[in-house]
Amino acid sequence: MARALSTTGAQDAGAEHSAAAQDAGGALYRQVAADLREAITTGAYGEAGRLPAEGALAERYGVSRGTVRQALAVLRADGLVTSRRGTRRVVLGNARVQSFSELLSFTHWARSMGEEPGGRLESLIRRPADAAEREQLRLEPGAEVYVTLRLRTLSDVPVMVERTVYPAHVGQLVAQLPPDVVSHTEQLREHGILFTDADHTIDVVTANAEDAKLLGCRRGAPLLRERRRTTDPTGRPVEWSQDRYLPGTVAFSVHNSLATSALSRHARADD
Amino acid sequence: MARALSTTGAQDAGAEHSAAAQDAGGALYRQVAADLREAITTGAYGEAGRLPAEGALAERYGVSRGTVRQALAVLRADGLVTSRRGTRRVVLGNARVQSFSELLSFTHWARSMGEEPGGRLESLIRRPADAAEREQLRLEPGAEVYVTLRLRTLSDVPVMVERTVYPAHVGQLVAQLPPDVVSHTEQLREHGILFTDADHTIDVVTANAEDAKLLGCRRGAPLLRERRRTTDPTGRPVEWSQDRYLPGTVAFSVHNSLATSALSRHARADD
DNA sequence: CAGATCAAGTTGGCCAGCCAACTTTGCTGA
DNA sequence: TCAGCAAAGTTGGCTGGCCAACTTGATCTG
Repeated sequence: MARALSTTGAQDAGAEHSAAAQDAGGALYRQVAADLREAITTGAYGEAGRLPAEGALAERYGVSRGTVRQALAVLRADGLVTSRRGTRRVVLGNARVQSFSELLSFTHWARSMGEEPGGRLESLIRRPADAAEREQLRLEPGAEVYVTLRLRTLSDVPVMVERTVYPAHVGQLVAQLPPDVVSHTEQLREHGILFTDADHTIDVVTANAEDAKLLGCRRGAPLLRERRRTTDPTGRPVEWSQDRYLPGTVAFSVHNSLATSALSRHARADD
Repeated sequence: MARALSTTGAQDAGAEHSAAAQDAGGALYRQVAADLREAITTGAYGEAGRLPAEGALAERYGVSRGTVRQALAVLRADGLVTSRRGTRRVVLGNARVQSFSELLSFTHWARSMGEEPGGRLESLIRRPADAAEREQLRLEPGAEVYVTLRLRTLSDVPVMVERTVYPAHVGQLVAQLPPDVVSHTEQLREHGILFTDADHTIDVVTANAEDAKLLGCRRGAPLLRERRRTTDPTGRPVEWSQDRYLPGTVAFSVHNSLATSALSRHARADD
């Protein structure tokens, strides 16, 4: 992000925070968003400080007001700033949140915390999909799926049991991976399988015999469960996964607002 | 949403679904979004069907392409459709999701499911805020808070224990409410306290003696915990709440994508 | 027949401008 | 002194236009 200006007075706080955000994305609005995010998280505008006006930012970055608004929409969606008519935007929090890849990939998440992720493939089988799996992965009757069971560790400590169902075209690739490969997600990306959208459901379940054995907990012990269905850019489901975490190892965090939201609370009818 | 047109061929699927979406919001793009959402959730475009082109929608609704794009951005954020350059948008799922108010207000959520929400105020005290509370609610040292403890029920069955901390200016209002009022949120809105942004963290905890007594479970039994900090339009915190649900009564659901996301997974350092 | 090429269709991105709605501030006048 | 009002500042919303990047399907070519 190239831009240089006066830097006089509190108004101009975020004037030189282009360090970490040089090539945050090809699109201008992403670069602006990254630069502003950097400024906000480093506290350049203060705890509940006010951002410069859209027009001022447009001039500073040498872009149109529309582009600035696009950038600010990103920050608003992430819960970094408020936004209401008539007054400047206000800094809400200094959250981090890279988020999408962190949520999708255990490996990516672990590394972003500086932990050492591990994974041991317990089993991988191929079999016809049952009704629920066909529903989730949008498969034809008789279609086959690949089912993996993996124990995930942080610094060699068991943390999570992962049961994933892949449709055939993805499962074929997974089956060819070495059993000790840490990140399936990254390997699949290399082979052209992209993850772009995911639906998550979070609740509590009790450990079954298999969970207990792998995680080293009692049978019946509570586990935090995350179920996830992931789709590629074309909208085709590529993964249906159920992760069970030992309590105390993770928490899920989400921001929502009247402006943008995609979170909801369900009754537990389904299973 | 007023618009009437040809209705010939599959292309024109969503041509007459203006029923539930007439006055979805003053803004045009919200009306368009509501109309399209209605069409999608009723299956007018099929399971993985393709939406009409932006230009076609613009003509159909009599608005500019920019407005249509704004509407589609809403649907994309909700995970209803994909969106990539070069090809029509594809229907992802037929999820419901009104979401924000449902997540914020137990009462609103319960009613949207057709259940009868109840609430019993167990205690309400006023005391100086501790360090954590000052941090969360951004209060000055020495500031006072109001703390409520409520047992929440669905059709008279205990479901959740809610512990909420309010800053003084909100707590004063809460303290004046009758102890049997069901929805604090709605009452506060009447008094001009608006909830617009919220940060949620979801994990598992074990029931303490108080939880066990109120919910009728064993001490040490697992509970699904949601912690929530809510702010008003100006960015001022108005509520910090900790809800503990009996397992099997709720699940939290979230959509995220490379395009828009606000969800992340944390290590459990804090408490 | 398979592969490469091309053209049309579609979304992403950016710009410039305009007005409405709302907030804040400062001034005016009782 | 205080209430009311006016003006300036700011974001929300919408339009119209332009080009680039990408996808898809048809066509051409070896």
